[in-house]
Amino acid sequence: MQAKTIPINVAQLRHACSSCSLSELCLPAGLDLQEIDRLDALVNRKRALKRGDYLYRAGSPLQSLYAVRTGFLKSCVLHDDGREQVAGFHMMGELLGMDAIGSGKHLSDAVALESSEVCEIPFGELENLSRDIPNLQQHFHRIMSREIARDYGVMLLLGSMRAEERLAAFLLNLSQRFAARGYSATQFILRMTREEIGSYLGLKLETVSRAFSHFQNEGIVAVQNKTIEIKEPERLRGLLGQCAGH
Amino acid sequence: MQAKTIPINVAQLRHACSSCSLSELCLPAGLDLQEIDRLDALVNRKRALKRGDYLYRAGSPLQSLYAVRTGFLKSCVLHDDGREQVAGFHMMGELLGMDAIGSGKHLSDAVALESSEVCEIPFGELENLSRDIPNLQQHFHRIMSREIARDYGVMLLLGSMRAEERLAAFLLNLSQRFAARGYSATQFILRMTREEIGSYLGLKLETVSRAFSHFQNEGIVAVQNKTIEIKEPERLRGLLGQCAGH
DNA sequence: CGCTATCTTGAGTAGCGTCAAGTCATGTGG
DNA sequence: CCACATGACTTGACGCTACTCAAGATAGCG
Repeated sequence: MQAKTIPINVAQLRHACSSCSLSELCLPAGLDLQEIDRLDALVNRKRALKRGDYLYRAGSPLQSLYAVRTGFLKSCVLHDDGREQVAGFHMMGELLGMDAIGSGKHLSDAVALESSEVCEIPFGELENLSRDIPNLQQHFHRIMSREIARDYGVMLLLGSMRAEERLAAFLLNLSQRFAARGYSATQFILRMTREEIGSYLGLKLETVSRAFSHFQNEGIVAVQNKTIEIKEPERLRGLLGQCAGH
Repeated sequence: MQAKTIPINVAQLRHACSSCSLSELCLPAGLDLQEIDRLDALVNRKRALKRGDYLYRAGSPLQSLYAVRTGFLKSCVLHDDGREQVAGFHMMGELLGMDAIGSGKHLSDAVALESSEVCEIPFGELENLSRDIPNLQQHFHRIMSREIARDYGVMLLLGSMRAEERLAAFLLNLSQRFAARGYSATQFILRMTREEIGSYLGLKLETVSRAFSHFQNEGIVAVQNKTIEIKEPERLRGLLGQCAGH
């Protein structure tokens, strides 16, 4: 952290991957110092986003992938008719934009849910570099594959879970991801609205709200607006895989 | 079904990618002849599967990716509690197993829905070769990305469509994939049961059956068991994005 | 301090799931 | 070739979950 009160400057936002606390979770995982330096050279700028800013929009051409440094984003898929669905929420260390590689155009919108900072990684150069650095290549493949695996989990959720089960799975997933980043697994702030949660879970916002209230009444979770405290993780976990008649 | 009664012989099943009619859709797309030969050398055997055979199971270690040569397969994700959900149906030219790269273990079962033939591509060697052949690397990335994009589409379907809309989207998707392979876009045979369709679409088999009957009564589709004829593709397309209150 | 977006809660309803009965297709053994 | 068994599909009646519509509470923001 730079001391002093120098006005915010893009150059200031420049941090090397090598000094980034997320390198374990992010693209550089498993690289040696020299390799990280070469990756660093690619990451040509860090973009700062305010709440509501678009990182990219559906239809725009793929230039770069983005790694979340700080903050929280959502990606939304759009129907022809205007309906939209949240396809994922993204927190620090996660990579965005991989859905665009196949067609060369983004298929989703990516929107900041709070002030966020992302590292921009030009995709073509990443491909080139990954040919030189097998560890990078392998890790990139693992990241893409994990996105596929995550999607399979969401399909399972949307296809076979009850409303409260979906919300329980959602909270446990967030909890786990916060814990992996060194934050509390039991207390956190939701950066998205009930409607966005509902969209992600295939539910209406009223249903999400009712499920929260129910968890609260049961003493499983303390909900105060966007602040969540998981009181009884075990009972929350117990909700998974029990409803939904077989 | 093999003619005569010659015992099945792996060598017999060997076909070069270069002579394969699927090379446009499959991994070799965009490679020159010399590059295809090098890819060919990787594909160490073609596996023949009967209906019901597992290509791989959830939990088994990733050895290879598989390209469907002929036939039809499904992949299923399994819940802890035994519930299972069909995550996708796979036809010729499509690549299976990419969900396993992240963890090194398959997260889904892959099962043949009819007699099928797949090409086995050892994943480690594919990674090595793709470092040497930029076209192969890029195409592999595109294939993985398209799987992510497909999954986003399924999420949209499961999260925001009504029952009949889901089935319409499903039929149109199949139609398009058959057409891309030179088959009829309007007449085809479903290789999966109503229950498997329902599992994929997040519906019960009765609901699928009722939706088929409704389409039939409307004259949109002629259904006879597993044989489907799309009579009025336009009306089927018209079903998308109109129900489901906003 | 008031405006607006967000959230909660209630009442009524529709759509899909559940249960159940019956039909049809496929395959097997006598 | 037929009788039978089995699995797959269709259809109906009923119930429950989550959606819809609506009113009111709360929080965030200028």
